Amino acid sequence: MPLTLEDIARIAGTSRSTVSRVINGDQNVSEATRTKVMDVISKVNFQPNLAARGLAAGHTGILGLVIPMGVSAIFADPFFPLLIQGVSGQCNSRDVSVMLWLAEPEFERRTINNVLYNGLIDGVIIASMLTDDSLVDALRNKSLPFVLVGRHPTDEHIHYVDSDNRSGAYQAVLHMVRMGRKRIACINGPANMIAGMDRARGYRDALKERGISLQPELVVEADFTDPGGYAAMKQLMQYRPDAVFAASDTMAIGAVRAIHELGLRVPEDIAVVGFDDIPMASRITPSLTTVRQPISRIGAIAADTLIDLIENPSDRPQHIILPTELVIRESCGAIHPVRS
Amino acid sequence: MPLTLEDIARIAGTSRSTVSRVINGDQNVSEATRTKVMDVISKVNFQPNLAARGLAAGHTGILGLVIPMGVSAIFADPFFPLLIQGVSGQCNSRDVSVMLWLAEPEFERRTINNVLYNGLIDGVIIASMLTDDSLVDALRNKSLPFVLVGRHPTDEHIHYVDSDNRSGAYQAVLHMVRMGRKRIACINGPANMIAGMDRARGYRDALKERGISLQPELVVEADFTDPGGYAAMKQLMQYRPDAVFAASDTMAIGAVRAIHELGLRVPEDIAVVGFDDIPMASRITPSLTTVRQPISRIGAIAADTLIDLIENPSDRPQHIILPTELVIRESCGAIHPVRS
DNA sequence: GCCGTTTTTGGGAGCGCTCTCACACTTATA
DNA sequence: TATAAGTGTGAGAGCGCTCCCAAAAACGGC
Repeated sequence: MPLTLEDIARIAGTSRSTVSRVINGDQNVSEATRTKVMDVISKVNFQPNLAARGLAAGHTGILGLVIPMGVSAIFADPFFPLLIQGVSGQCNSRDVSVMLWLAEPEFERRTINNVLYNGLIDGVIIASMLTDDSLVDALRNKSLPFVLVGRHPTDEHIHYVDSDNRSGAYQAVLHMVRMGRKRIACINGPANMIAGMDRARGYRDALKERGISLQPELVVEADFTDPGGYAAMKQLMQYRPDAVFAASDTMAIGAVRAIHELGLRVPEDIAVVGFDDIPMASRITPSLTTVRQPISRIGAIAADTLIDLIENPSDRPQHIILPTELVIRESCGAIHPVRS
Repeated sequence: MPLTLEDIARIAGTSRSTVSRVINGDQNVSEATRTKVMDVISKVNFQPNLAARGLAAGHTGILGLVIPMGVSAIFADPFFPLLIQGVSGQCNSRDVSVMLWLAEPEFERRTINNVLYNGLIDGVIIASMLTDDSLVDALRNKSLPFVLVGRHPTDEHIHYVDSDNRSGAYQAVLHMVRMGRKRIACINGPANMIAGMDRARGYRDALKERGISLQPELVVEADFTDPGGYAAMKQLMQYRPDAVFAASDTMAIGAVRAIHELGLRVPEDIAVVGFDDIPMASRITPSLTTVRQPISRIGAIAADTLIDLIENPSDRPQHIILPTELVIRESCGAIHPVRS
C-alpha cells in the first residue's frame, strides 16, 4: 500500500501541508523542516499520487502527443520516431510526462473527446499536418492549449512549429537548375498535407525565379512512401526529365530504384534530390542529395512551446519556422562530374 | 468549465450515483433512467474526469509503455515504431490509454519511480530486452503488474511476449547449410540483449545439428545498426565466409553494402540472411532473405496480456512465444541459381 | 519587554469521482 | 395478506492531494 502525504508528515513529525510545501518547492519552509521531510521522502522513496494531485491542482503535468495513423505505412518513415524522441526528451528534462495517442481513423471521434475533456492532459501536441484536420477544428473552440507540428495554413492564432519546407525545396531545385538541369520533375506529397504543399511551392518558386516554365506533366503526387515514389518516377519517365525533386527521401529512394531499373544512371541521366536527410540517404548508392530538416528539434521545440503556453496562457501565437539545409551528396551530380 | 457528474445528474433529474452507474454500465438502472442520462451525456458531450476517477477507483485505465533510448539510433530501426503501433492499436480497442516513456539513461532513476509509484499507471509494458535491466529488477519487488517484450532469461514468474528468435535463426542458418554453404558467418546482436543471445543460439544449434564445427572467428558482435553490420562484415571478410546470418535486417543491409564494396556478389559469392523482415528488405537489390517476426502483433499481445493481468491479478505467468517465418528472397541464392 | 511584522505551520474545505449502505419500491412465494 | 427477495435510487464517506486562512512562532525596533 503506497504511502500518502499524511504518512510522510507523521513520520517526519509535521503536517500534511508542510510536506506538500516541501514537495512543491514552496519558499516558506524552514531549512530544518525541509531537510527532515526530504530525508523521510527519499528514505521511503515516496512518490505523490498524480491522480490526486491532478484532481486537486487542476493540472497534471501530462501532455498529449497525437499522431495520425491513417496510413500505417507512415511509421516506416523515420519522421515520427524522431519527432516522438524530440518531444519525449524535452518533456523529460522539463519534468513533464507524455501521453501518446496514435489516432486511428475509426477511433478519431473518441480520441478527440478523450484528449479534450478527460482532465488528464494539460495540453496537446498535434502532429497532423493535414490542411483540414477535424481535431484541429475541434480544439480551436476549446480552451485546451495546443501546438501544431506543421504550420496551419489559415488560422493565425494557432501556435505551430515547422521547418522551412518552402525554402528547403526552393534551394534544392535551384541547385539543380544551377547544375544545368532543364527538365526538373517533382514528386510531391499528398495535396492535403501542408508540408507537401509548401515543398511544391518551393519547387515552383525556384523554376519561376529562373524563368523556367512549369510543365504540369512533370509534377506528380505520391504518398511519401517508397513504393509511391517508385510508381511516380515510372510515370514521369515518359516525359524524359533530367532531374527530379522528391518531397521525401523515402520517395526519392523509390525513384532512384525506378530509374536504375530502366537502365538509366543517377546522377548522369537523371539527378535526384530528396527531402528529410534520413540516415538511409547517406548510405544508398549513389548517396542522396537532400534537404535536411531538424525533426527531433521540431519535437523538442513543440514541447517547449506547449509547456510555456500552459504555464503562461496569455502568450501571443507562436509561429516557429526552423531552417532547413541542403546537403549535397552524389545523386545531384555536384560531387562527381557528369561522365556523359 | 467542464461539467461534472453532479451537473449531468441535475440536468437529467437524477442523482450523481445514478449517472455514475450509467457511465460504468451498472446493470441496476432502469431503462428509462439510462436513456435519459445517456441523452444528456451525449448532448453536452460529457467526459468524466479521469484524475478524479483514478483517485476514487484506484485505477486509471492507463498503461505505461517503457522503451529504452540508450541508443537513440535504435529508433532508426522500424522495430519500436511497429511495437508502439501494436500496443497502441490494441489499447484503443480495449478502451485503455497509453503513456509512453522513452527512458533516457540519465533519467532512468526518475522514470522508475514515476512508473512504479505515481498511481497513474495500472500496469506497464517494458520493451527492454536487456538481460539485466534494473527496471525489471525494481518491478519484481513491487505489486505493479508488468509484461516484458522479450523473454526474461531467468525469472519464470515474469510475464513476457517474444518471438521465437532461436527457431527463426535456426531455420535461417539451416537453410543456408542446405543450399550448400560451408563457411557461414554470424553477425550477432549485443551480448546483453536477450534476442541477440537467442538468435546466436539458433545459429549454433543449426551448425551443430549438421555437424559443422563452430568457428569462433566467424561470429562477431555488432549493435543492430547498419553501420555496425557494415563494419562487422568488413571484419569477417578476412576469414572468407561464403554465407552470413545477420541478427537484424538493418545489419544485413550494412553487410551487403560491405560485400558489394569489396567487389563480391550476393548471393553468388556470399549468401546473406537477415532477421525482422523490415519493408526495406524486399526493396534492396538483391532482395533480402530474412526471418519475419510479427512485431506489431507482439505489441498487441503484450497489451492484451497486461490488461488481462490487471483485471485478473491471480493469473499464472504468461510466456508467449510467437512463431517466426523464413522469407526466402534472392540474397540467399535459393531463387536465382548460383552463376558461379 | 511590548507591539507590529514577517516567517512558518496546521487544519479545513474541496477537487470529481466510486463504492458501500440504506431506503423505497416492485415482484415472487408461502 | 404477510414475508422474502429482488430492483432501482440517493446520500455519505472518502480517495490523496492543493490551496486558503488563521494561528503560532520568530524576529525587530523602540
